[in-house]
Amino acid sequence: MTRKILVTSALPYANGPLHLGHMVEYTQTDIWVRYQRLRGNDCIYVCADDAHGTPIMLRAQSEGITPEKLVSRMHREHLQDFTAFGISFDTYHSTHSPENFALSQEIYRRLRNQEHIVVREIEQAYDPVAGIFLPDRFIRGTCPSCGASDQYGDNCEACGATYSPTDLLNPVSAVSGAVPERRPAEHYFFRLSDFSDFLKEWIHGGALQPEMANKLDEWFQTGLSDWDISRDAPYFGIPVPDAPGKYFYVWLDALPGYMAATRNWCDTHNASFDDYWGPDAGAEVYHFIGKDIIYFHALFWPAMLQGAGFRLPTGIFAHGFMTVNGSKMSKSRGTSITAVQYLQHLEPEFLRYYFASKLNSRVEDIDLSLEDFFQKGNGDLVGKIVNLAARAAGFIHKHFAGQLAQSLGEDAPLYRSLSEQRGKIATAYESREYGRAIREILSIADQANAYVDAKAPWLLAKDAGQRAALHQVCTVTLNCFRLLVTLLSPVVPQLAERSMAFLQSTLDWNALETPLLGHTIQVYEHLLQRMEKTAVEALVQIPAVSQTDLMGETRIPEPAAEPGISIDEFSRVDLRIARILSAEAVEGADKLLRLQLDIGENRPRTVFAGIKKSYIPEDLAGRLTVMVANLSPRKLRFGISEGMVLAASGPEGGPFLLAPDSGAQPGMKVG
RNA sequence: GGCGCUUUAGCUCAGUUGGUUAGAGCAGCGGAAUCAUAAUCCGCGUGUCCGGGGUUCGAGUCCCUGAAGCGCCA
Repeated sequence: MTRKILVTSALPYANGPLHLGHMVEYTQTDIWVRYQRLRGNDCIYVCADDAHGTPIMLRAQSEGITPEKLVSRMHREHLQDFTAFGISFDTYHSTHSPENFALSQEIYRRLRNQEHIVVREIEQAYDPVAGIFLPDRFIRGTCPSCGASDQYGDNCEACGATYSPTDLLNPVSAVSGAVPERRPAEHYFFRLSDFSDFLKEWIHGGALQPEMANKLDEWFQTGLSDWDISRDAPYFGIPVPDAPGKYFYVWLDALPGYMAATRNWCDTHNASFDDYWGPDAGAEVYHFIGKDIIYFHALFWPAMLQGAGFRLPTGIFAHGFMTVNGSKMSKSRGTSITAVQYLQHLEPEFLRYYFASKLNSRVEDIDLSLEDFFQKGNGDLVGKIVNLAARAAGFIHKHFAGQLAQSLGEDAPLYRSLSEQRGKIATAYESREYGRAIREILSIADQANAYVDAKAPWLLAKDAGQRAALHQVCTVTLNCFRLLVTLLSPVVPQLAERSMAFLQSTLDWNALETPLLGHTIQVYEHLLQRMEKTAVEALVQIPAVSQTDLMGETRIPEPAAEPGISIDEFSRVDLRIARILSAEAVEGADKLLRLQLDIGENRPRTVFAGIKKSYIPEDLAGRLTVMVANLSPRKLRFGISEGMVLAASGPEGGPFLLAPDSGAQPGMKVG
């Protein structure tokens, strides 16, 4: 009946410190893993640093060290953070490891032998000075939309626009400052479409949350494209076999990183790798991931495994993102809190408990509300649960030499009814409904506290004739505490350890069946100190000297807080009279028309407009209207939209296109 | 623009397959108690369940349609 289970969390990129957003996932996973172990299942938890790619290569260069040195330092730092937070990996490995070289190349060879790999020539931005091909984010320039300088090649952090690097004004390589050029290069592609039918069925086969399966359906509407899996030297990665100068794109080897970590564990623990990953493996395999990387895990990964003849994951569990006080994490607001910063101020138990209280099995974002966090940690954990031990322990030592009573007397049924509630708590943990588990546990704590109040042991203590009653009440109370801490041990492992030392007991789910009786416990010392308000406030203090941004880290645009706009701001919107040259329906879109607009330029603009329900495409040709001409181009599923036409709409209907009075000519400025 | 998720009390959130007067914690107000880390217990809830339609004897829950927020688009 013992289950054999392999669990993974997503591999953190070896390019920067862990922050609290990362910790949501590792906490969620770790709670599940610890719960499985508590129930006696054979559960291993493996993870690794994701160590390859251009950002790491360049960062190492800028630090004047080898990439190997950089990733080994990051590995050490990450592991330190994980350990401090009580993340109980059985192995924390690296994708830059012999196991992963072997496995990634083996998977590739098998896919190639099955003819799932093709080679094609593509054009890519190239830095002629540094001598490397450039990912979009390593091209900097002036935003074509708002004119902000020094923006990334794929999006502008000043105005939030997205575009392609070729639209950037005055583009330069972030690496050398050179003007990037387009160069052709041969790339290797994985033919994902070979697996369309298989994947279509698999994503609805129960391994995914229903909402994720629904979301993935959209990928099949336009058909799966081939996946570009190679990069050209110089690149810090794993060489593509039989292809000199070619390396695997970082994601290609990150996914096998799960297997490489497993292999590392198996090799050091005398276990069979095939029991976990072989085509007929008996173990269950679960991946915990963020919702943003579902595509890699639910499409590419199963296709790779299927094509290469390995087993498929039993389950893929996606979670949402973390916000702080209702907003995205932000460096300038001080809410981008690293794991290290948190640990400088507070114990990990509080954060683990808080995350648990808010996590469920669905793909929802969770908010770190600092006020709520403060209240739950101090109120629930310390005030209601730990305090139970403190309420009873004093009497046990003062009057009974630290020994519990021999029986729970007439309160035995109470203990039994409370301990029997662990069944539904088990169900909640198993199904990742941690918030529900916490609520149930808290309700036991409430009942236990109400019991103490009703029995008033402090009154019994004043009457020497009530010693037996006092002994019994305190014994029941401490057994409730043992029950609560055991139920909570997957969430707060350090508190659980300290509590067991205090009780001189062990963490054991089945032992809850029988209460601790006639048993000697340690003198009570505080098991968990209340949080100071100032420590919580210190979490979001903006550091006086902000850290240098890490290259690979996503920057977060700051929203403008101004309630109104100035005339200058308005005049930045370039409104033009446009003649609609043609309009046509867009396949696959209910509301969109593709318009070709003449605004006096040498070539027409393509604009997608959501006006299909009000207009017949043929009637629009020749009409004049108004468009926003300097809106940054936006990449849609159907093509690039190079502007926006103005139309009115409201509850009464619409949209209604704006049209100029007669006399206006295409290209005239509006404003 | 498409798709996914979210929207319930001042705040953070529960509300299982549609079924009585929609709940909890915190905050707030009143009281009790003093074992405990100012922790605990009891009492106090008039909410356009985001809006608009619809299905139904009955809708927070199902359907349609909007809005806002977040995210993804290889």
